[in-house]
Amino acid sequence: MNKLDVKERIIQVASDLFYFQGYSQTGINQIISEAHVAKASMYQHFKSKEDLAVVYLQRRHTLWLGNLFSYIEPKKTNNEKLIACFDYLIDWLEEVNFRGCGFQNISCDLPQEQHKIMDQVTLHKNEIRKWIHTLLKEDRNLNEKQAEDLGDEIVVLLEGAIIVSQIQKNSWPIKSAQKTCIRLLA
Amino acid sequence: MNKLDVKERIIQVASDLFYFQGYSQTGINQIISEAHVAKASMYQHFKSKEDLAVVYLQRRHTLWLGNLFSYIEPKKTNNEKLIACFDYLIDWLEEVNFRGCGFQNISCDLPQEQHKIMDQVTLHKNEIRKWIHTLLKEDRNLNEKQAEDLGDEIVVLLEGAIIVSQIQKNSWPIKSAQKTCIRLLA
Amino acid sequence: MNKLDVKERIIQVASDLFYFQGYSQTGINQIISEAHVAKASMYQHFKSKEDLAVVYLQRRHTLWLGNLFSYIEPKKTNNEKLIACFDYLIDWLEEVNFRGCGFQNISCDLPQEQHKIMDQVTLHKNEIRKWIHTLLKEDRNLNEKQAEDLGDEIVVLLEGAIIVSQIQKNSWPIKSAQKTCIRLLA
Amino acid sequence: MNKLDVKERIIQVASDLFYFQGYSQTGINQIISEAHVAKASMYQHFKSKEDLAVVYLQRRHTLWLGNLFSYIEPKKTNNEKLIACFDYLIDWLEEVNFRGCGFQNISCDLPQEQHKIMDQVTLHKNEIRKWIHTLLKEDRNLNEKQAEDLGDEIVVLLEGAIIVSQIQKNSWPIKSAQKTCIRLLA
DNA sequence: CATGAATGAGGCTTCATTCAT
DNA sequence: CATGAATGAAGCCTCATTCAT
Repeated sequence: MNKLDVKERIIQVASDLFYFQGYSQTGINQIISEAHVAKASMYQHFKSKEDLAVVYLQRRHTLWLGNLFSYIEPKKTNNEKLIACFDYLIDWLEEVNFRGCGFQNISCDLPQEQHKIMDQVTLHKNEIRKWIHTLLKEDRNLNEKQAEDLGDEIVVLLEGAIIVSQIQKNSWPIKSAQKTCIRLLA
Repeated sequence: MNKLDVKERIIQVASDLFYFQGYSQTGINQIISEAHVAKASMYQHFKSKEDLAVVYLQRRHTLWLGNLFSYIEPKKTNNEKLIACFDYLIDWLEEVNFRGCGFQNISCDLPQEQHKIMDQVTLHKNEIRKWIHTLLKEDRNLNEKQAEDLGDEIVVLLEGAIIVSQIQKNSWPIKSAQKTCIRLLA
Repeated sequence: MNKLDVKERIIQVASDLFYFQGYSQTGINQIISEAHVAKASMYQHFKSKEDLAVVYLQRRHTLWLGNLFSYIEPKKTNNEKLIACFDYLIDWLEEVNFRGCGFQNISCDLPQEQHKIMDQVTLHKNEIRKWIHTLLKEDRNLNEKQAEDLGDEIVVLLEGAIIVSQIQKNSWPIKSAQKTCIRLLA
Repeated sequence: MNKLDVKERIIQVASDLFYFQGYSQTGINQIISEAHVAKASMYQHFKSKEDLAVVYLQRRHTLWLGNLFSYIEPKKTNNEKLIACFDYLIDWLEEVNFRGCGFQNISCDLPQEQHKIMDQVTLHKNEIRKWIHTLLKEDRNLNEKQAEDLGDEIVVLLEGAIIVSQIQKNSWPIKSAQKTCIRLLA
């Protein structure tokens, strides 16, 4: 049996299930059973399933951005970094069989108004947006407003690439978006 | 009480709930109660909840495309039509309080492998994609391959606009996508 | 499509299902669907599922006894006829894959106190019993009481043979019972 | 209210209903209502209705054989023991108003291929058969084959006695079978 | 801190029957 | 005489959560 402590086991099992199987589709029972944990032990650590989802999303946020940053770190210019983001998407989504974005997915068919969860989604998406703005603002040829506008266009491209590739179960949408991105940055 | 016949009442109530409340979040009991219909009456007309969802999506497909086509019909050129699609998105999504695309949403957190539902989603998305390709192929300056590639870029823009506006609960992503689209068509 | 009239089609389909699939396990819907008949057409001819079962049992009674009598008819003496009954059981039960006696089966797990059905079962079993008594009474060496007592012993053997062969899905119990019978008649 | 723990209460209520009312005729709702237990409590202890039936049959097997063995224990010879079995049947079946054998009954009209249940029935019947064989093998005058053959004849008598008495709601079939048995053992 | 029994509400589906056409 | 829509009751099962130990 895994020797990680209880809380950690719960988080890891739940994260996997929430992402690959869906939040609504994953029951508490499956989580505790696969984590080899007693039910009340789970409720000791997490007030509710919703709270567990929040932790899942916080972790995912950190890991996912970390992976992205590592991936694009070798690139010299900010433009190259942005364009490489799409290569990262391909790498990632092929590996997870085009399961799509955990944040998009959990927000799509959410039990009514689960604010805590929605807040994490917004946080994640806004941080990415802000980071893209930042990258562009470092470009000497753009003023602040121009940088933000261009960044928003790229944000839409990224999200569109993810959702379309998920539905099509194919990476062409990502390559398509990348092509657009390149033109925008030209 | 609404005097539509039972089957129609079921479809309309279910469609509303599936779209605004979510597929997983909507139970048979709520549907029959709001439609003022007996449970077995529902199962007379629909073999399962999944089958009801299929009918919902088929209806939605027809209505949604119909609305879109009506909206852009006055536009003279194909380029203008494509650009007007984004105006349509704004109109539509503001009216439904940025609830997003029924097809995207239902595909995001679906009980495992509900093929019949996923098939409807793919059908819908592919039809839109094909239509965009068609519009562009009528342009004398593009060969077939160029038209399809450009079309795919616009597809990603449209879907990205929808999902980002849903998460942001705001129409800026649509305007952003439209700006990108205009540049692509220039 | 079968050109038998509606009522006949219903009876034949229901009989097959009631026997091989079980009374409780067979729903009205399956019957009408396999008989290609409308639901209310069925209720035109039969007041209830229970009534349909009664007709099924009446038919079965006639057919089954008819088959038995044909089978043993060539035998010369009454003793030989009785002993041949067990050969008939083997023939019959092997053909129906040891599904057992339709009357025993329907009476075993019957919706509470369905008198009309139970009456048919009793009728069937009593007729067989009376017939066996009659055969034995024609024997010059037995008085009436002796004949009836011996007959009852054979009745038990017959029923035991059927139920045990059904549970064991094998014909050894019938051969066993026959051996006992032969000894009783010696 | 009964102070037995929940699981025990469920088993006892279910056993009573399964036996006297029939397996198919007994719903989960009736069981939990009469056991004063929540539905999910039942499913905590038993994976399904079928599993509950298996436990019911296992209990019944132990209790029933125990009762039989106690009943015949005073008898000196094995032959006397076997003959006393029929007295036991009378005692038992009169007390339960000729409800018959729980194993026979549940196997008669079973939802298609419920293997786990059928397995318990076979187990029970085979154990009785083996025990009868054993008793007879201790008889110095029979070789192994003869003992088994004779035992099988008695098995059929026992089962026949039960099913006929159930249908006739009378104990004459048991007395009849006993008479036959005595002759076989003579 | 960990356990698993117990819960009420609700999940989807099927039952035998009746009714309007 | 035939149809299929409509029904209320009941079917088996699972949910997220709490509580006594």
